[in-house]
Amino acid sequence: MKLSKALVPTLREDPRDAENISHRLLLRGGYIKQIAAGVYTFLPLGWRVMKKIYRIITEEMDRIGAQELLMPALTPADLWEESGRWEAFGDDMFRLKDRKGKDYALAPTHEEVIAEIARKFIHSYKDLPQIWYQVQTKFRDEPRPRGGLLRVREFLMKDSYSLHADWDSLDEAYEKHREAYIRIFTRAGLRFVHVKASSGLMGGKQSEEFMVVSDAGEDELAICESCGYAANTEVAVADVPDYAESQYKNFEKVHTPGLTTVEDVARSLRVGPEHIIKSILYYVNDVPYLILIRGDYEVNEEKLSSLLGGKPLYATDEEIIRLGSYPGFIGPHGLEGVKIIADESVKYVKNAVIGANERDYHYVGYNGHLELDAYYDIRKVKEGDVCRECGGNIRVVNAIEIGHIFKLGTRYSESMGATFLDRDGKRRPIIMGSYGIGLGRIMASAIELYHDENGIIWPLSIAPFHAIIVEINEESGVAPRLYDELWKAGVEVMWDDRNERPGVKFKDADLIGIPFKIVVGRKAAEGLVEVQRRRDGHRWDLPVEGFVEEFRKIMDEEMKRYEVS
RNA sequence: CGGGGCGUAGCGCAGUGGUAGCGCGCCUGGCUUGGGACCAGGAGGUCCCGGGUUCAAGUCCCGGCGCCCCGACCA
Repeated sequence: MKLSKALVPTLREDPRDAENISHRLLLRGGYIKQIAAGVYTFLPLGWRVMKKIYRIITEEMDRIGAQELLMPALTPADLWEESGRWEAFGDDMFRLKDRKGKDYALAPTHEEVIAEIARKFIHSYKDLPQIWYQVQTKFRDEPRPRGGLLRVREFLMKDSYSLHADWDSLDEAYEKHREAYIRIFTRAGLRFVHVKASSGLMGGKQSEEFMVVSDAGEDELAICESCGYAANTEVAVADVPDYAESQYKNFEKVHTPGLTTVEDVARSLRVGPEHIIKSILYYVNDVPYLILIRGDYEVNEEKLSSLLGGKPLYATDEEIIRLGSYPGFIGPHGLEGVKIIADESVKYVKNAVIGANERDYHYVGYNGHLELDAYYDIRKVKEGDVCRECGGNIRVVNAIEIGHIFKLGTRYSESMGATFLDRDGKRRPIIMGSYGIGLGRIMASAIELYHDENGIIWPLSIAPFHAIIVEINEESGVAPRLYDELWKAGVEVMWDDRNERPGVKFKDADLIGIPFKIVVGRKAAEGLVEVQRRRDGHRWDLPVEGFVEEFRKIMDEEMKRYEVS
């Protein structure tokens, strides 16, 4: 690629709408062009990176015996109605009608299509197991796209699906995927962790996420500093580190006019949030539950949902009043007609402050919660909690989800009738797993991880080009010669043949983040060119004679950083 | 969906009711060539859209659209 003729629209200034690093550098480097909110064109450099990522993924998926296929984005509503997700996806699904008025969706994921294929072609346990995968465009009408490629509405995803006759076989495919994902992200040069996760809307038994720790991430991870325990805070568990006892030794009612938040009450009564028991009214399956949790913790609705077997709905002010309490002043003492569910954290508070179920009043010195029969883990882990595995300190960090693996089970095969005949001639639902990787997120994560004030620093394995010839000395005629020879030797090289001053060329080369600069400069007349490594600025002076061989050695050595055995 | 911000040249931005501007980029010529040079000349505008007020609207008012950020939400 000769830069003088290439579509590489680098920008000198930061684009206004780009807040985070990857978004800014992708735009400035001429990698992407926004078309609408959460919808992007991959310009030539951007598409080269995506293809590098694609290739790594297909190589590793093929290695575990997965078969690549390609399913449509355009899918009929009937399929989604069969699984119940035509309703369940709600506004997240892009919907459209054909000329006859028939409903279609642009697929946000492909379990239904897979089940449709499976029920047509899988008949016997002899046909199982199967792993099918594709790299294909997904559509999700996200309520809020953000951060450039981090959350978009149209995106390339590798999704794979495994089909099994028994659970052991599913376990095997799940393990294979975990191994493949570790290899993929390692080869892409990412620093990542894999953590226990929640399966959310997908349903299912077990799931793990692959995460890149980054301030730009939207997910939260609880990580133990000592033993490496790591989990999404949606499912993370940890112990409460401290015991709290307030100065109010006697149980009495106090006037707290207008103080409806933990912070206000704490300040006014001169206690810490840990001395307050928050009471939150939820309805689950139309049954009211009063949730008790220590004031310095938050309720984890995912945990609550699995404990109570339904989606918890926050009570309205009217519902609270109907129970004889008052919003902002609800509490466990004297409240009738609700089931009390206490988080473990309330065990660690004595002489607590609680709502008095009466406008503008709280109780202090409450200890009734210590006599409950049971306590549950329904809180969100927070920084400073105690690791259950090893007693170490828990940290909470942001992270970008780049991959997710699920043991789905039979949810889709049952609802859609994807069955097989087992050895005994009995008809049984196919057991499924599903596994995803977001290619654009790998690209963005790499930039979030690897950049400096001058621009991107691509891992060699996913860089759009291996090297760029920075041609400063044109008379020597060295650049065109090296350009040809390098391509013949399998080096993907750009050639900055523009009539620009050296500073411009260096700045652009750094901005777009090419791993090696090959500088044809003042020493070219003496038969020397300089190689600069972007990652650390290391330099080599190499003779033009035999340059290609020497450079290949340097490059091959660099590529070893991204190999897995 | 709630809150906030922004829409003016390719990009970044200024603009006080009265002739539409600056920097960068772009084009031409000169000069320069190891980290975003310099000089001279030039091109480039639906001031997001619609309506209103006014002698006069980029500017004031009303309505809409788009984009970004925070939150809610989210395989």
